[in-house]
Amino acid sequence: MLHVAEAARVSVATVSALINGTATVSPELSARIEQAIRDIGYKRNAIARSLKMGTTRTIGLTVPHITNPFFTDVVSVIQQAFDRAGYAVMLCCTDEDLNTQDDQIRLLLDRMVDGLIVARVGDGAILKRIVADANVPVVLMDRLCEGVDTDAVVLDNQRAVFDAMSYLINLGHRRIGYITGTSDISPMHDRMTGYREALQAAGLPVAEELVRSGNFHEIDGYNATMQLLSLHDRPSAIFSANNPMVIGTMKAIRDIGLSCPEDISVACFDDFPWSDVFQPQLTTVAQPVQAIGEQAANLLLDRLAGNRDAPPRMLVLKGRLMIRNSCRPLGAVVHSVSA
Amino acid sequence: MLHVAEAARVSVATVSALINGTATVSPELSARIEQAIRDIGYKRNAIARSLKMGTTRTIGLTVPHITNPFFTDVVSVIQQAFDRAGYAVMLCCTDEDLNTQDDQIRLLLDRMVDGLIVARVGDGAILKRIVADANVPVVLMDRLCEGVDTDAVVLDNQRAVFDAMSYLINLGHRRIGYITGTSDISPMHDRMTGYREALQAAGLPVAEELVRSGNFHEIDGYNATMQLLSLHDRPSAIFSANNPMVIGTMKAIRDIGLSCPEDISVACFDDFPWSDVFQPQLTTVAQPVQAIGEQAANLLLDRLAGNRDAPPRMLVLKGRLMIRNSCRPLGAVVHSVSA
DNA sequence: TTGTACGCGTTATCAT
DNA sequence: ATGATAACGCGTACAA
Repeated sequence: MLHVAEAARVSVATVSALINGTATVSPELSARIEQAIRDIGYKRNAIARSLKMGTTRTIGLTVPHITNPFFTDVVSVIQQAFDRAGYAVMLCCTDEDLNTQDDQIRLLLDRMVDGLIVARVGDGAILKRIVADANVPVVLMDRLCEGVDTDAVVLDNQRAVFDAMSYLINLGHRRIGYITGTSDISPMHDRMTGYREALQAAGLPVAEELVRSGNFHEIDGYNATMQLLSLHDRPSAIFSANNPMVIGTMKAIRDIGLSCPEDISVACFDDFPWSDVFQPQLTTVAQPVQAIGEQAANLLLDRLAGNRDAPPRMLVLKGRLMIRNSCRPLGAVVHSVSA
Repeated sequence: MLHVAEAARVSVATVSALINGTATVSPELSARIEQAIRDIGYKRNAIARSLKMGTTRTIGLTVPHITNPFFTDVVSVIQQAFDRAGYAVMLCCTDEDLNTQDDQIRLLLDRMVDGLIVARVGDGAILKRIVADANVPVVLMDRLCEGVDTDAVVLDNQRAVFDAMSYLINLGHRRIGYITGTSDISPMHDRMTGYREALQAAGLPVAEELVRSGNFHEIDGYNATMQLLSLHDRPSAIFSANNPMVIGTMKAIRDIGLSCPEDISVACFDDFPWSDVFQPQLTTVAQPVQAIGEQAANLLLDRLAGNRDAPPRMLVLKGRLMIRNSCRPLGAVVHSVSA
């Protein structure tokens, strides 16, 4: 900018005034300055500007896994929203690891991000302290965090699973396997509650042997399903509370020589982009990914726009049961090995 | 830092020296400083550091669509690699739009990213100028850019499609529909060449009516497939050169009342994470996403580590034909409506 | 309308 | 070993 000022024979203040429109500059000088800007190929240095202004127009976004289609979609929506608003977004994947998450949030804070959207991982204690120390607005997404009292957008997980389970129960299923995540994050907790309540509401027992947990990955779903299918009195249906794990469930069913939905019904949380093109078409609980992403972005953009003192807002969205053909009425089940 | 220096009754230079280990400071002062750091809760400001050092330890990454599973996976791998190296990554999605891409790259450059990985979009002219002006290392990924002579990692697209087409031809297919992307980016061009050459090598004609183009989205694949299936002498197989578009292909086949592979064979570029769990299991050309991401990251990290003068390096990786059950020998095709 | 001077938080240079 | 100070590039009072 100094070079520009010199080339245009004006002061840097005038150049700045012109660029930011913060004061009116005479046409002659404007022309000279703009010419100089072109000649030099001047580009404003956003880093210097950030240091001076105390704002980076950058936000941080952390999710457990970007390859989980749910997060892929939400990240995409959030990215677009902030792109429109002139913000850059720094993306971090915590891989469900607590230390990684802490490091990444610190990294983002050091870089003076103006705000944070986080789908947290693990215990919230450190996140809580970090958030309290740093003076940036934080929006929690997908997963709440006890003690962190801030904006959040989540799903009514309990209700969503309750509905899905009720659907299975109405189909006649009485022994329904349930695969959950190991870590006690709020969605897993709430979904499990939905599972229990649906069974109880139907007067069915909650058999602990039917509940398995895994670490969110495909292989964990595979192992959990193998255990369920090895049970003496194996379940007639399986509900997976996590999207990647249901792939493992399907593979286990295939490897053990069964087929879905003929031998076993399957439903899961989170929709697939192409759920209705391939067979079986999985019955899923679809989250409103578009709305979740947009609301999270709006919540943060609102704080960024200056609305700092409003009390924390929590948005609870509803899931939608997408009934397809991966679940069969129990009475009509035909074993493929039958003669 | 000034506060820390005051609280510890030393100069800022000493604080800096201690933090960065750039000079030895006496145990007494070290203790005082560390105590002050804890008391104040001091965190180093990465922005100020960047301004001074001229490096942000941040890279920019732009892809057309993060929801395309290919890019999802590659982004994930790249993100992990830079995370390990202590870099943050700013993610941008261009949505196949040229202006968006230019804006985003400028945004990233303004923010002084240390390097750029870009899966480019559209004409390379502006990208070329931007890259030339800015003095940051750039790695091209997936898509080359004429006139931009820089590091790159791409697939041998021509060969990959040639192999896939040869497979279909060996199966007895003679009329093979081909769905490509509209924009003339290098992969689309090379894949089309592979299509043509495979037909020619087999002594088959290249019927222009069998080649349709779309704008990379599902709906475009749907429309293109509808057109292909409306042909008087409709193709017995369809190859989609893009992953999202093949979903449209499958939906069109379903909507028109046909089924795959019984009535029509389908193959496509890019593998799905769960290709082998659902039916039909699509035969695909799988890209080595892990290697692509890692190599792109390594190329850039190498430049970042100081190796600026080495001549541009281009890595060409090989695709792998994943033969599943979505393609049938032509002679054995049985129409599902037959009695 | 335009210019001067200062500060944002760091790091590096050079005295001491 | 430690401290004073300049500089990174920008925005902005304040003065002219």
